[in-house]
Amino acid sequence: MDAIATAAGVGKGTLFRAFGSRDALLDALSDAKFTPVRQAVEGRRPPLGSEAPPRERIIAFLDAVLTFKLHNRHLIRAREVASTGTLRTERYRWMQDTLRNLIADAMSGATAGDAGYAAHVLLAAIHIDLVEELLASGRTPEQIRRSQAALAQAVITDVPR
Amino acid sequence: MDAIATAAGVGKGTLFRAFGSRDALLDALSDAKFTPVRQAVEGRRPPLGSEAPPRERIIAFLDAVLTFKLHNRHLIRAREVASTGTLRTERYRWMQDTLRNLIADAMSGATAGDAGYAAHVLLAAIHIDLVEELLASGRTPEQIRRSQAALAQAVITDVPR
DNA sequence: AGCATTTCGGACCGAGGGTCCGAAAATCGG
DNA sequence: CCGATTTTCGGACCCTCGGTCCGAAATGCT
Repeated sequence: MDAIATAAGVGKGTLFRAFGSRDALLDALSDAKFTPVRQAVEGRRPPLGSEAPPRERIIAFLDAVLTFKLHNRHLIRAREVASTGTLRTERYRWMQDTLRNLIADAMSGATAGDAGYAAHVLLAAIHIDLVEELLASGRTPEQIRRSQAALAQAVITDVPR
Repeated sequence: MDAIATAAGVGKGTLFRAFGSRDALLDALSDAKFTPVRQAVEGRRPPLGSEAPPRERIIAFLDAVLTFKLHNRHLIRAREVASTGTLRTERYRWMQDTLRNLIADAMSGATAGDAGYAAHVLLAAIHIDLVEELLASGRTPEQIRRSQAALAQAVITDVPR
């Protein structure tokens, strides 16, 4: 934080007044980069928008989030070493909500299992730690994206109870 | 660490000489509680041992790990706020290896996808953060165990590529 | 200009993990 | 049994880092 303040040509107090805490600063940076995804989901344009069929939206959504993480992994990694757990973030809540709704939509109500659980699991599968581990083990970003898509297919085909 | 040393009636230096670091101490404690699982897997007695069919071993293994985490969540949570990522732990390696082999065994070689990936995903699904979130959202430990088992079934039925 | 109010910034603080060196204890030699 | 030497112990100390605080500078108001 000292270094950031100095680099910004500003005092540390100003930095903390503006962002509140280290975690909040990181979240702000991260959220700024994430807005395109949010907007795409809130719009209507396929494959992320509301005019695409739910199944495709799920796959597209997870792929978008994964791609976002691949492109910003240092930032996300830094945020992860945090006091407040990542799952209590506004962004995580939003992602989990979005995904849960999409999954619920994709299933006919009767056969639907616990869509909320499925959403959590699919997000866990693109946890930054895991993504970095997969990269470290030699998998390419494209391989990871394919595996993730296949997993999503499998999970939404048979949503766990 | 100060408090632990004091409580143990010993100096902080002694504590660090014995364990090396905070993380190592937590790992040692954690590993001690984990040994029963390790031994059960390395033995022959079903449902965890080598005499049970692979599919059942997978389910039993994940359930054992999940149960372990449910019983030791404070310890594991403490370890998680760590410098060294959890996925680089000896224990994680062992779990992932074990699971990968079991999954590979359970599939006929031809239809097998990326067993290593599937193993990672199934372990991610019982990440302590997620488990605690599920508890916080009102799910009971038993519900979580059932969901997890159902997920494992779904994933090993159709291992992602 | 003179005063009030807001904003700024860097010195300072407290927590916590990790180190270090003098002291105590165990081991050895005669 | 008593020094001498080596090993082990313990807590004072150090350093980093997130976060706070207050005097000073800037801004606004009359």
